[in-house]
Amino acid sequence: MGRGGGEGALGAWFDMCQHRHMSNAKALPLLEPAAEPCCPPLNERPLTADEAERTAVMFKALGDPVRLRLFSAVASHDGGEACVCDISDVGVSQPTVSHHLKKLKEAGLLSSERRGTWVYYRVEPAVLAAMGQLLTKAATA
Amino acid sequence: MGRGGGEGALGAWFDMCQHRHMSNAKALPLLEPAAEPCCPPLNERPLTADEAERTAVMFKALGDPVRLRLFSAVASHDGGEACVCDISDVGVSQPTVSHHLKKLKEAGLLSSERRGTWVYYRVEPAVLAAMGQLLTKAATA
DNA sequence: CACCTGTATCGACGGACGTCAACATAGACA
DNA sequence: TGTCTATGTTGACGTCCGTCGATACAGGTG
Repeated sequence: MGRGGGEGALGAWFDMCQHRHMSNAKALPLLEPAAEPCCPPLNERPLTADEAERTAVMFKALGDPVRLRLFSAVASHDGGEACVCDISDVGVSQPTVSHHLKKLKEAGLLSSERRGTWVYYRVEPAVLAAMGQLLTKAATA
Repeated sequence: MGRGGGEGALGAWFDMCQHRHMSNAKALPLLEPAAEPCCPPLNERPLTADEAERTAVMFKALGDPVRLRLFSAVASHDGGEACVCDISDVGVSQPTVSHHLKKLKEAGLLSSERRGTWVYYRVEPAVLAAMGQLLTKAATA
C-alpha cells in the first residue's frame, strides 16, 4: 500500500518495470511519467518466471468477458471514471459485479474511491500504456 | 480453418475487427496490412458482449505465467520463430508445454508448422499489433 | 432513531483450468 | 522393418474461478 491507487499486484509489477527502466534511463527528466515506455517487450528476451508471474496477473484480469466489459465501460466513461451504478448492466448479479471490480483493482488496472453514496472506479493510465507497449513494441520490433 | 495460420478463436476476432475497420476505412490502400489499427480501443465505448467474449480469449491466453513465458520465448527468438525443443525449459512437463502451446495457437497468437522432426511455432504479428493498440490507444486518448 | 439504497463480503456450488503419467503418432535412421 | 527421438493426445486429479443468494456495511433521508 505504498503508493496511491490499487493495493494489489500492480505495485510489484510496476516497481519491477521502473527498476528495469531506470537502468537505461539517464537523460530523461520527470515529465510525462505516465506515457513513458516500461518493461521489456515480449520479444526482447524470454521472460523470467518472476516477470511472467506478475505480468500474467494483469492479462488474466482482462481475460474474462465480464471484466473486460466492466473495464471498457469505466475507460470509455467521461474522465476515465465511472460510478458502479453506471456500469453494472453486464448481465450478472450485483455481487458478481463487485467481485470482478475487486479483481480488476487487485490487478492494478482500476482504483476506487467512495464519494458519498456512490463508489467511483477509474483506470490507471500508466499501467495501460505499459501493457500496450509490451505488445506494440513486440509487434513492430 | 479458412485462412492460413491458427484455426482457433482468432479467426472470428480478426474478422470482426476487419469488418468494423472496413466501415470507416475508405482512403487507405492495402499497404502494411499487419500494422494498421484495428478494433475499438477499450476506452472508445463499452465493449459489447460479443466483442468482450472474443477479445477476452486472447487476454486469457496470455494470463498464464507458463504461456506468457512460452510466448515470449517464441517472440524473442530469431525471426519470431522457435522449435519446441528450444523453449520447453519452463519448469513443467512436456505434455503441459504442448498443452499450453495448443492454447496459444487456438487463441490465434501462435501458428505451428512441422519441418522434419521438429515443430516450429511463430507469432502472429498482426494480432499482436491489434491487441497492443487496443491498449495504447486507450492509454493515450 | 428507523428506513432505504448502493456496495462489499461470505459461503456454497458447479464448471473450467493447469498439471501429470501413460500412451499414441510422426519422422529420421539403420 | 524396427528403433529411437520429438511432439501431440488422453484420462484423471486437485485446484482455482465465476456465479449466485444471503447477509453485512456505509451513507443519505425522514
